[in-house]
Amino acid sequence: MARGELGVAAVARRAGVSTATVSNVINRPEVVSAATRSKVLAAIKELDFVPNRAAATLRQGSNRLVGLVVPEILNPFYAAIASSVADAADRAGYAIALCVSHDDPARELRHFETLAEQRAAGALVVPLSADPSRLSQLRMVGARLVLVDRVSAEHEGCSVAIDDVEGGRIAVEHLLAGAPRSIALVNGPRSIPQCVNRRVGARTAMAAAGLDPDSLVEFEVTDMTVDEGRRVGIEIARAGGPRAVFCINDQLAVGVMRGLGEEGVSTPAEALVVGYGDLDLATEGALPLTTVGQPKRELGELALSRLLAELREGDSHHHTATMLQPYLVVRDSAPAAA
Amino acid sequence: MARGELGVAAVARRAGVSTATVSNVINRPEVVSAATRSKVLAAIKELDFVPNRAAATLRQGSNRLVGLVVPEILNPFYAAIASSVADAADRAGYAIALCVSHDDPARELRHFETLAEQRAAGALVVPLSADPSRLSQLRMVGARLVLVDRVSAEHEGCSVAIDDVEGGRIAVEHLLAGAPRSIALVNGPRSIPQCVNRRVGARTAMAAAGLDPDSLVEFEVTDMTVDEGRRVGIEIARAGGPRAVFCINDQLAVGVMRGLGEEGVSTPAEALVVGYGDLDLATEGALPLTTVGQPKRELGELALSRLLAELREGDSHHHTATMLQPYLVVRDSAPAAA
DNA sequence: CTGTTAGCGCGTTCAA
DNA sequence: TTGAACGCGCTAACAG
Repeated sequence: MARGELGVAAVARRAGVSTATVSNVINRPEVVSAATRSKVLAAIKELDFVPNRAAATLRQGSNRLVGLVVPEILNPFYAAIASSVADAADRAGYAIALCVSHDDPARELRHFETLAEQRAAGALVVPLSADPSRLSQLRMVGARLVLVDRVSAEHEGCSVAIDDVEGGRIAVEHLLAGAPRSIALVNGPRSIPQCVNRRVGARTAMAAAGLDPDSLVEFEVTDMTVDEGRRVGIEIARAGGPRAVFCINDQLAVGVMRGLGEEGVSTPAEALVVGYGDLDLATEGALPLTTVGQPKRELGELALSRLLAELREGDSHHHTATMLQPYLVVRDSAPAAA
Repeated sequence: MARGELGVAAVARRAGVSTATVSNVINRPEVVSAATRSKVLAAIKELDFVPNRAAATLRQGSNRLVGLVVPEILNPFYAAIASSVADAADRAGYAIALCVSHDDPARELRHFETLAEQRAAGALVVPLSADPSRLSQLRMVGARLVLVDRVSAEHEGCSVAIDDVEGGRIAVEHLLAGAPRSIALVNGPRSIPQCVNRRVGARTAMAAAGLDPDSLVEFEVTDMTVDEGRRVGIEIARAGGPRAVFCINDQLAVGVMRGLGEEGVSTPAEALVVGYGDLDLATEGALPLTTVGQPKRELGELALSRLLAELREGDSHHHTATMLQPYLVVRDSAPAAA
C-alpha cells in the first residue's frame, strides 16, 4: 500500500468476495472455483495489488528467504556458488539474502542476527570457522542450516562439500603418469583446510604409485598468488628441481609456469604443471592450464535443494553429508600421457 | 516466535517496562534513560529475544532491505559491484537481496515483483534493457531505484555509471603515444552500449590526434572471448595489419596477444595491445596486460549511498546522474611511451 | 522519559 | 466452497 495501499480487503471488496478467498487465490489457487478465481485475479490486476509478504511472514513465522553467507563474493569460486544458488532459489520462489562475511567473524555473526530478524527460512553458509556454536542464533528462530564447502562433525544439519583429498590425489596421479623423476607440491598455509586436504591426496597418490610420500618436494607459500608462484617456479628451475609440479591453486600454477619459463624451462616439454580450481583464467583459455575442476554449480544447487528438502520435510528430515567429486581438466600444461 | 517466541511483550514484562520502551531501546536507544535501557538489554539477553523484522516491516511499510538486480554474478564486474554494495549495505544496517536476471527479462520482472512483495526499501539495478516502464512495479510500493552502469533519460531517479567513451578515448590515446602506423579496434556487437561508447571514445582520440577516425581498422566479433580474440590476432598478424590494437575487453586482448604471438608477432616489441576492464587475469599478473580500469568499488558504494540518501531525504531529494571516470592501467603489453 | 492503545495486512480458524 | 473474526509482533501517536 505505501501509496494508499489497501491489501486483500480492497481486492476482496472489489471482487465481491471475502479476504479469505483472496488469500486462497494467491496461495492455494486450486482450492478456489475457476469463476471466483478469475474474478479475484481481475481485481488484483485492476488495483495493482501487491501482496505484502511481511504480513504473511509475521503470520507464518518464516519468510520465503534464504541467506547465503560466504566469506567473499569476488572469489570466483563463491561467485559460482552464488550464481547456482540464485538460479535454484529463483525456481523455488525463494529470495536470497547475500551476506559477505569478508573474513570478519563479527560481521558473520551480525549476518546471522539479521537473517534471524528477517525470519529467514534457512541459510546456506560457508562458515569462517568450523565452530558451530556461532550458528545457534539462527537455529533459535527455527531457521534451517546447510553447511557449504565445509564439514563439521558437530554440525546438526546437512552439509555439502567437495572432496579435496580426491582432488589432490587425481592431480598427482596425472603427473605420475608422465613418469617424472620427482614431483613438487606448491602449497599454501597449513591453516587452510583445503591446503591440508589436497596435500593428503597428493601423498596418497604417491603411496599408491609405490613411492615414498615424503619424497614429494614441498614448497609452502603464504600468499597463494601468481607472484609467489613465479618465485617458486624460478627457484625450482634454478635448483634443477622436479619437472612435475602440483600447485594448490591456479594462481600459483600460472606463476610457476611463468617462473619456469623465465628460467628457460618450457611447459610442457620440460616440465608439467597442474593447478587447482579451474578459474576463468584457465577456462577462458587465457592459459592452457591442466587443473582440477570443481563441481561448483552442483555444490550450490545441491545445497539449496537439501535446505528446501529440510524445510519441506520438517522434523522427519534426516540430515546428509554429501561429498562431491572433483575432476581433472586436461590441457597443455600437463597433457595426457602418451 | 517459532520456538515459543514471545516478542517485545515478554521482554517488557521481564524488564518491568512497557512494550513501547522496549521498542525504543531497540530503535532509538538515545531516547531511553541509561538505567531502563540496561534493564531492557539484560532482559533481551536473558530471553534470547530476536526482534521480528517482519512485524516492523508490516508496521512501517518498508523493510531494511535493498535489492541488487544484476544480469549475472559470475561476471567479475558485477561481482565487484556486489561486493562493494554488500559492504556498504552492511555498514548501513541493510540486508541485500541478490537478484540475478541471467539475461532473462521475465526473470528480471519476477525479481521486481518479489522485491515489491518484500517491501524492499529500494533497489540498485543494472537493467537488461533501458526500458524504464518495467520498473514501475517497484515504484508502486514506494521503493526507490538507482540505475547502475546504465543511464536512461527517462529514468526518474538517480543513476551511477562509468564513462565508457572516456575509457575508449584514453585507451587509444595511450596507443597513439607509441606513434604506430595505424590502429585496430577489436569490438563486440554494436547492440551492446559499452561497445558503441568505447568505440566513440576511440574515434574521439583519433580525431584529437589529427587522424581520420575512419582510419581506425575495425574488427567486429560476436563473442567477446579469448578464442575470438586469438582468431583476430592471427588475422591481423598475417595481413600485416596494425601493430597497435585496442580490444573492447580483456578476454579479446588476451586472445589477440596470443594470436599475434602464434604468428611470430611479439608484444610489446612488435605490437601494442590494450584491453578493457582490468579483469583478475590481468590484475593477478597472469598476463601483463595494459588495460582500462574501472572504479567498480566506487560504483557500487556510490549507488548505494545515493539510494540511502534518497531514502533519508524523501521527497526533498533531488536525483543525480553520476559518471565515474575510468583510468589507464599500464602494464607490459603497451608500456608508457619512452 | 515512559505507558497505553490501536492498528499495519495477512492467514487461519470455525461456521455456514 | 466461502465468509467473519481474531491475532501474529511491532511501532506511531499521544497521554501522562
